[in-house]
Amino acid sequence: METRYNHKDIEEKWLKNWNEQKNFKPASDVSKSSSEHFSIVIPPPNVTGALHLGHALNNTIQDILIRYNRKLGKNTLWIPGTDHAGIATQAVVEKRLLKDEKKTRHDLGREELVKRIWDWKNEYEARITSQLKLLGSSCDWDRQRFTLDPMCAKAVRYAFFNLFKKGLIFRGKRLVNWDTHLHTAVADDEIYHENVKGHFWTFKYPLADGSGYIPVATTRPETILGDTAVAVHPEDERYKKFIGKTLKVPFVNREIPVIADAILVDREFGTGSVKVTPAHDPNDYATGLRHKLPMINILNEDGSLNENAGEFKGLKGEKARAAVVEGLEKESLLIKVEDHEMQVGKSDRSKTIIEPYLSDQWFVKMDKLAEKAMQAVESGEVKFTPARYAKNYLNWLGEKRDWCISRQLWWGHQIPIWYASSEPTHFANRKDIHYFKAESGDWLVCSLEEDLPENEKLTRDPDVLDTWFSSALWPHSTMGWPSETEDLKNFYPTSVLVTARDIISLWVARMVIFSQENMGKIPFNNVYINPTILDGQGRRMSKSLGNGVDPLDIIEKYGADSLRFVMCSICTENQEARLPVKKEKLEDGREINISEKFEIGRNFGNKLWNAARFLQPHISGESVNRENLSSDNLEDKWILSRLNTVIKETQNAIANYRFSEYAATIYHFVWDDLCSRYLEIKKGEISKESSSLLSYSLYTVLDLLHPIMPFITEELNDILFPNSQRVILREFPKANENLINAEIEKQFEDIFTIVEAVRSVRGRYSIAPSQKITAVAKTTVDLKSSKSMIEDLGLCSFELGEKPAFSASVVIPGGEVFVPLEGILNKETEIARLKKEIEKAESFAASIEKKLSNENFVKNAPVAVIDGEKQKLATQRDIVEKCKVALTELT
RNA sequence: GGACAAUUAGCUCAGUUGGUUUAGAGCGCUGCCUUCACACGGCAGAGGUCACAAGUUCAAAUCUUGUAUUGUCCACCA
Repeated sequence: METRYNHKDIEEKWLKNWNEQKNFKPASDVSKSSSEHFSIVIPPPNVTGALHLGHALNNTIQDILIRYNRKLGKNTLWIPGTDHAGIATQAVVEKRLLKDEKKTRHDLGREELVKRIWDWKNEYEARITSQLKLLGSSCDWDRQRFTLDPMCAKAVRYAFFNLFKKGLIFRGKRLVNWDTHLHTAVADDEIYHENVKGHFWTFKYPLADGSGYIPVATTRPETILGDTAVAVHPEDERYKKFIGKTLKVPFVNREIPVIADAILVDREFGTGSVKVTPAHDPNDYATGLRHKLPMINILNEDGSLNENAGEFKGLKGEKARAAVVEGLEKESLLIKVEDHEMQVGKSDRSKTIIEPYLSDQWFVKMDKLAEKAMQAVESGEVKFTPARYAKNYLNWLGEKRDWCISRQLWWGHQIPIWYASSEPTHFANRKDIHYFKAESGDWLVCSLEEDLPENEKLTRDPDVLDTWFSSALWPHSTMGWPSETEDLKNFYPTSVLVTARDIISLWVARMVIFSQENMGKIPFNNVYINPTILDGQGRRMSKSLGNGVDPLDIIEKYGADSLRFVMCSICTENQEARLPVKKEKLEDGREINISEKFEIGRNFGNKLWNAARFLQPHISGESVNRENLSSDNLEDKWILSRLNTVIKETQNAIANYRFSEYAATIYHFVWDDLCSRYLEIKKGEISKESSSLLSYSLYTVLDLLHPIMPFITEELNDILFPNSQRVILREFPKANENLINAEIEKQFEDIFTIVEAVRSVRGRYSIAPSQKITAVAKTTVDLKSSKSMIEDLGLCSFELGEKPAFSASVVIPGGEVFVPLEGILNKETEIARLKKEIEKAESFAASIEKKLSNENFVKNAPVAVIDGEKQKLATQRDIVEKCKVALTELT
């Protein structure tokens, strides 16, 4: 074995091996197994780009759960896949098209553009898959899905058809967030808000009879052209008299009423009067509905003003605004202009300003569906970890907003709806076709499977569905729904969903809804929300900030196991994980981002590697003895107690999704207990018995650690225990409670304090390890067979006895340790140290005395606590006493 | 504006139901050691009034309230 663990070849070797042995496939595929199932569907990464560190974290956690449950003997399935990510993917491809070829999608046409996006998808899906594999993800790659593949497409058609038939999908004119650049509606959550410095224009709204005006203020003067009312507060003395009167809209000369509306109008704000543009503002839209106002659309799809804008037709954005302001000025209607800071919504995808826009869209009616999905969480059927995220889910669903599912895009599932101008009676007897007459007079025809032929009577809706529509079906569409498949029988519902908190509403909630609707069951019992990874300054990692860390760089530099170990370690309740990012120049000239955090994982792997390397010659060829583990040696009983405690703690941690605790428990056991203590004790003379316990401990550690660090554990197992079953499949250790013994652990710790006392003297005087020293202890602790252990670890010759002359002393519980240092002992050093020790112990003792002299404490506190305090006090007094004696001897 | 969180050593973070912790780990720092598994290592050590204020309690890093700062999600003002 090499002195350092070299991950590169080893990772490749085991990926190949596991794959060849079909270890990632569920047991039921390989043999007839009827054991309990454990299944996960991957949150499908978007094919927009390669995976980042957040994905690495998300998938590490999933793989840990999968590998752990596989080792528990469950019939385990992890379904991988990717998401077409509608707008996002089309946007990146269109952007590249414009950059490379100076073409827009209209130059290419729908068919050609979609073909280009498929090419992009194929490239990135391959990259994503390769990244997941290199991470060690034990997915069943034969079941890989894509949200646009035929299996998922069928599920989408069935889901849509069913909802349509039930009347839960409807088409309507709604105010949507319109992306004027991409010419599509976007969801509320695809918008971000930016503070911009704008203006607040106050102008005169003239009465139709010419008898005066109402002053109205606005940040968007161009929308005057679409006004259909002006609202005032019903109890506003200034404007009460105008209610019911008629105003004339400047430029277009339309007559509109003055209405009273206490919801829209805040008397204190601005002029206390509000112009109402129902077609271009959400609040105004609501007002329009309340007052049955006409809704006049003044925009074209590209955001330019349309024919309803009269003389301003064709103008767009800032130009339109400037022209309208100029017009107001010309007609002497402008009163004043103020600076005004406001927020504008921008599209995530195109980064352009979103216009509220009235258009025909498809919606899912949410009220009843949301209600049921809320119940699933309220009843505890679906459990969130950490629990507080349930609130997030419930709040959002509680709004029960109808979900706009149509997108004016080309990349996605085209809506299976055809418009007919007259009743399509020839479909009347078809079970797979459902139609009805819409408010608009059109007949809406939905076809379950077949794409209907288009002609002059029948045209297909060109829109596609919101990406989240197909994502919402993911847990059952990937298993073959609506067909009654074996997978659905064997693996549905899934066991846990591991995802990020920012898509709880977008995705998690909708999966629950659609699963309840389609399957009549919840999609998963548990939702684990994994932390968000931030850089050292607490910012999200992103391309534009240049602070993103590529998981492949980390895998190359530190190894997949190191990456995984650190990912596991940062999964705490905190839910935010900062990784200080550092630039590094590689030999080939590439500059990459890394984080020194990953050294922890690499160093840990190396530590384990070397422990195994040391042990290897002693145990080669022997099989592990897992029976007859009893021993009379204190240290042997101790390591068995520790090992079994760790098994218990590990299982506990995983069961409660406490991943950082899981990693820390094993790290501490391997490094401190196994290597620094047990191995150091045993290394002097490795007998048959001790090597068997050592190898047993290591063997068990490989199992415990395998879910986090699969590669190195499998490799070490192959080296040390070539005749055993591979770690990936063999049974996870079970704790033997009989071997857990707190008394033994305490005894061992007591003896170890003697070792540490000797070492601290050595440290205090900087005595090189090569220089032999003697240690003498006066103690009540039973030392029995531990003399040689103290001598080995303390690098001293050790005996019991009274204090020799010229010795440094250390007080330990129940005694004192002396190290004679004639010629080396420095009085000042000793005196200073003793004084410090006394001071510390005295102040501690004082605080305990204070506590114990408090009547209420003695009266109310449990006996055990009081006894504990008394014990502590006695210890501190003992320290003071002994140190004082030592001090007098020195002075 | 609403909701949810965070604030503990120079840095990144643990600390599960208040009492075995006048607070732990890793990195960094100081001293000693290339000792026959590991310098990606060993041993010893320095370093914190647990953001601030009030309260509850015999007892608070831990519970309550308030303040400050930071972050996330949701909703948004003509």
